[in-house]
Amino acid sequence: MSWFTDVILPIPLANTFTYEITEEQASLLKPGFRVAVPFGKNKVYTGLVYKVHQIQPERYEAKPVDQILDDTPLVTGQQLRHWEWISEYYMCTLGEVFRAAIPPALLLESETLVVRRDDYSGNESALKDDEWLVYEALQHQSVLKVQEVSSIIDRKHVLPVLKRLIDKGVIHVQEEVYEQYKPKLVRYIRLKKEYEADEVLAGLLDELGRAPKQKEALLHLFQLSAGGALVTVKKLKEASGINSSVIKTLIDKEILEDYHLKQDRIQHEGQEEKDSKQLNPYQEKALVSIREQFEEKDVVLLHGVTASGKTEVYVKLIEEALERGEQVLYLLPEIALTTQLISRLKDYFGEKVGVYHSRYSVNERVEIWGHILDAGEKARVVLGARSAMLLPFSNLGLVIVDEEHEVSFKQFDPAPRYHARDAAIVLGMQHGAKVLLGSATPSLETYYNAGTGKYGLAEITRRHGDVLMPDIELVDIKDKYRKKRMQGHFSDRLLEEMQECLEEKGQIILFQNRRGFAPILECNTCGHAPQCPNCDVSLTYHKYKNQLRCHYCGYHMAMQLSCLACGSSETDTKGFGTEQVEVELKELFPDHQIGRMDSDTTRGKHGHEKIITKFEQREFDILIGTQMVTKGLDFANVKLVGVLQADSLLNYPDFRAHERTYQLLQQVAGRAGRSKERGKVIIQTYDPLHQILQQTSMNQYHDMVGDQLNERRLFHYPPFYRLIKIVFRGRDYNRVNEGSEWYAKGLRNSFKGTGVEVLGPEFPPVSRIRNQYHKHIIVKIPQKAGLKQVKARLKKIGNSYEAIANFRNVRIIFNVDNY
DNA sequence: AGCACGCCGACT
DNA sequence: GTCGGCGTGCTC
Repeated sequence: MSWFTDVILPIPLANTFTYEITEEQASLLKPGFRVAVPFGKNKVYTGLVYKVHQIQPERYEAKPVDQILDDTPLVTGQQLRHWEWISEYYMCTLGEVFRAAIPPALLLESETLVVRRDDYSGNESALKDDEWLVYEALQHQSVLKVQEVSSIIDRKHVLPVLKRLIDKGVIHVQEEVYEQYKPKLVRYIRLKKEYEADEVLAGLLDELGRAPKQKEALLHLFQLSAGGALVTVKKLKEASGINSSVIKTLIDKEILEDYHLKQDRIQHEGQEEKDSKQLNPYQEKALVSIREQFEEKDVVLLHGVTASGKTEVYVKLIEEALERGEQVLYLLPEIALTTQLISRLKDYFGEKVGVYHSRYSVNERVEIWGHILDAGEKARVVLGARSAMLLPFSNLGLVIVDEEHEVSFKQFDPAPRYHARDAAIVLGMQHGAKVLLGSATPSLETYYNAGTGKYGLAEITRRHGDVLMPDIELVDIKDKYRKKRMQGHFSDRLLEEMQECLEEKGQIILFQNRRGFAPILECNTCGHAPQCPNCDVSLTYHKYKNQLRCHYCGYHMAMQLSCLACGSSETDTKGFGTEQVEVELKELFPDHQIGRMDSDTTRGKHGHEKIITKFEQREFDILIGTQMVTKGLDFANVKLVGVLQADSLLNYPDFRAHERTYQLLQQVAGRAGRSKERGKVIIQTYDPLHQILQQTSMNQYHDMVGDQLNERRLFHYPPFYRLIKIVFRGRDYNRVNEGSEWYAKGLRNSFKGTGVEVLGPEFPPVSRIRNQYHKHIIVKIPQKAGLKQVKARLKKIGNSYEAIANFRNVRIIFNVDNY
């Protein structure tokens, strides 16, 4: 009987693929091993063993596995179960989950190498020009990459040439797979064994009397290695001031020897672990309540107002989990994952803390993966953005999802389109772990679940140190404009408060949810506004680069001084972004330092942190920014927060615009007055009587939730209905239309009488992005309809859809819980 | 997703 | 005539 293995490949194909293995391999391989397998004509992929079995495939000949890449499983059985849930729930393939979960350095891909054959004895004149070029190049270099060949003969399609060369016996090709992860090695130095005995050593030192430098080096080495400490070459050099050649001589004389040890790239800066802080009575009460509710419930929501000290409560719970020997997962939205928080947790838990997010290098991520898989002391507590919940936990006891309401927990573009909070809850269930969701402004879904008793609920209603909630004032800018009390985009009220705050040496945060200078550049004569050629949006004017840029595809062109349509030189901007606010600020407050934080100024690995640090060190008095300023910034000295225009948030075409506006405004407001003094918040708006703004200003979270839930119930939105968005995407406008119409029709027929509603197809606000047209269908699913059956039907109709040749170039994408 | 195969327009 | 354009189909 032969053996086979089913392998998951990191590509969006629904099936696993079956390969033949030897009996020996079969005894070694278990689910979770990586294997290198040939796929297609000449490609090698990293696959993941899913099953080992003896069922011979009938319809095809299974290829053999090229290579086994691990000697223990890289992925646990628990993980595979979780992946299965993700792929089923979010309607994607296991391969897509695999690709998202594994650090890229562990996903090797093959590269075709062109190798010279030394036994070629044919006639050089039998080669054509391009063939000869390759032959010639191989005389200097025995191996070429396909890409190199391409540039040598200066054409795209290299394979025909290579094929001829193979036929003629000049070359052969070879698929090379290489490990990308290289452990970081550090060079250490020690005395050779022979010299360890005291007498021998004394003799040696005598002998070296004539080489004082060498003697000195040895003496320093003894000092450093006292008590059995290992000594790196670097340390020795620093301590003794001796250069490499002296050390090399000692090694050559075989007195010293060097050796290498693997070292973690992520080092914890020494320091002892601190005790966690004493909790205040409110925190204590919440902690007790959470503990109690965990007795009965797996998920508890901690609703604590901004700056109420939720983190301290988390720390206590983490401590308890660690004492039980469990692993802890602490999820945060990417932008809230600041150095401030990381170092705070490292103070408590030392090197038990591992951090995992996309800004870390691939090698660093591999190391964290390894630590968690080992389930040792290191990385017991994993602090990370959404992808951290895909790590190989084996003994998870506690999951914390902080800022639970954050939309960035939902992955949007490449599949798997999972919601990290929801997937983490499932992960917790699978591990029998407890899940704590934390937020100052919980999402309606979560709050609803807490209300119905599905989740537990604990609350902290006081800010830490009994600081008052900030005083929020709404300013009617429609009125201010009419009365000519605006300077640029600043009302007199905001300016007064800013002046006062600056005089008291306080810092200010300003929020405008749009980057660039102005989103629209419009001609005063003909009304023409420059559009992106690839997307259905107007170009945003960026002053500092003097460019017009598209925020969807990155297209940019030089700023136009005259209208592209009519040539008129009178153009005007509409709307405003952070850049314009910055310019105005510099005029209004020439004596103060102003910082800007948006995705234009935070490029690069530490761009974000640099700005935060500067603000923290008071290099800026005023910080203007987009959403970024709303999260994770914790500065005692901020006394005033200004929102330049709240209306753009409210008018966003999404059923959650109101909820999100409330959350966002509360979050920014929470930046103000984190120390003893009460903070002040000014919100400028055209519509100060708007319900949501009123509720924001009066801190009426419960009222907001009540109102919004009523609307959701009335209009069939979550948490009462589930949503699945189906996106049709393609280059051909007509086919996108036809395809989506066809599909919608199929759906409506299929769901007749089930209560499932099919909306659309409709064009989204931006209907063309990167020259691809988009159309959406929203499926609203009532509780009684059964999500699984609905998905099965969506897939079934999807399959028929894909069988229609006409719709081939219109991709169909499912997005489950697209909010 | 890649990538080869295959059939049509523009040029060394 | 060839090169490269993209539509089509398959990958264990």
